[in-house]
Amino acid sequence: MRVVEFARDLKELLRSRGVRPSYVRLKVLQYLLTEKTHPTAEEIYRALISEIPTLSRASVYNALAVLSEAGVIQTLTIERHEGRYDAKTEEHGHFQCEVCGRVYDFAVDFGFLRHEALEGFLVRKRDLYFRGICPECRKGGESHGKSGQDASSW
Amino acid sequence: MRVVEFARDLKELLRSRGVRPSYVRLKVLQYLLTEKTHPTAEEIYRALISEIPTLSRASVYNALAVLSEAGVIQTLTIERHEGRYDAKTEEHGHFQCEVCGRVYDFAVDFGFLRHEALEGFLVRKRDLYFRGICPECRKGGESHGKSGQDASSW
DNA sequence: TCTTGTTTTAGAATTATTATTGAAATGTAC
DNA sequence: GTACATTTCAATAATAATTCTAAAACAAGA
Repeated sequence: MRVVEFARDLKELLRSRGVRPSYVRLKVLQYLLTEKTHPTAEEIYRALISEIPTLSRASVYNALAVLSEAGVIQTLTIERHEGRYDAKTEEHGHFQCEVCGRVYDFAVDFGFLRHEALEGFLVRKRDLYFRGICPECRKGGESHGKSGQDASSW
Repeated sequence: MRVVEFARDLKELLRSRGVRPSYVRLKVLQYLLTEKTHPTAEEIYRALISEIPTLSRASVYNALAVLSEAGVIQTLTIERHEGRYDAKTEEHGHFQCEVCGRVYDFAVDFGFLRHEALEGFLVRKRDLYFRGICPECRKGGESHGKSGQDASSW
């Protein structure tokens, strides 16, 4: 029953944002909400194709574009060659591990950030992308330990 | 004469970083240093093809990859579908105008940024990307004035 | 139900980027 | 200086993500 209610809530969420809650859109959004891994369009497609055998890649891209435009999800440009998507809309930072490629969220307080240089600019979106090595990969292969500082030292 | 000296300095710069100063690499670096607009690979190619008629896109990509790996330039992932390049290596923020596409630099003090959540992570690179509308485009077409806040209010 | 507009599909097309490969340049040993 | 080995270059070909197109399926309102 809880799944059904969850789905109904998502429908309402979409409707409230002026987005028609089509099947594909709901499924894509649901996947993004349950998987916290910031999947790529391809990953979403692969995950949903078993459940929606007629699904096409273009539908996934369409759904992502519509959801993103409506502000229901956000598009990460943390990687140059592929987009990643995030259902969390509050402001937070993203860290991508250069070894395993995983993208982690982290809380960040933009309040202290100074950028007086931007007077006159209308700022709509602020993205903070960090890159480096995640704790797991640091443990696994210390051979990767080139130069660099620990985050905690900053 | 000053141009010649400039070129000689760039040669030295590259050599000091262990990069052989080939003609294409020098020209690409020089272009990035004089044009502050964070051009794409395509823009660099178009700009240099008149001067180097034999130039190929791949050469530009190769040069950019080598320069980037050597830390002489940095690669921006501010756009999903194409990379942009920056000869400035000090830490600073980037603002992309959603109307004209231009990318502006802005000074930023990361010192105040809080991100305790990243303990255990090895942070190698920090990118701050803002998006919105630049002063010029705000003047030009006020029709684009949807919702959003002024940067100075943050 | 019929109409009208929207969404999905499948595959072709496009675009940025990377891999490959032969040629040229450079380095090294004699 | 010459012969050989190695590195680097740059052009073509290939790849992979994304978008486009046209047709079919669907949904909502009259």
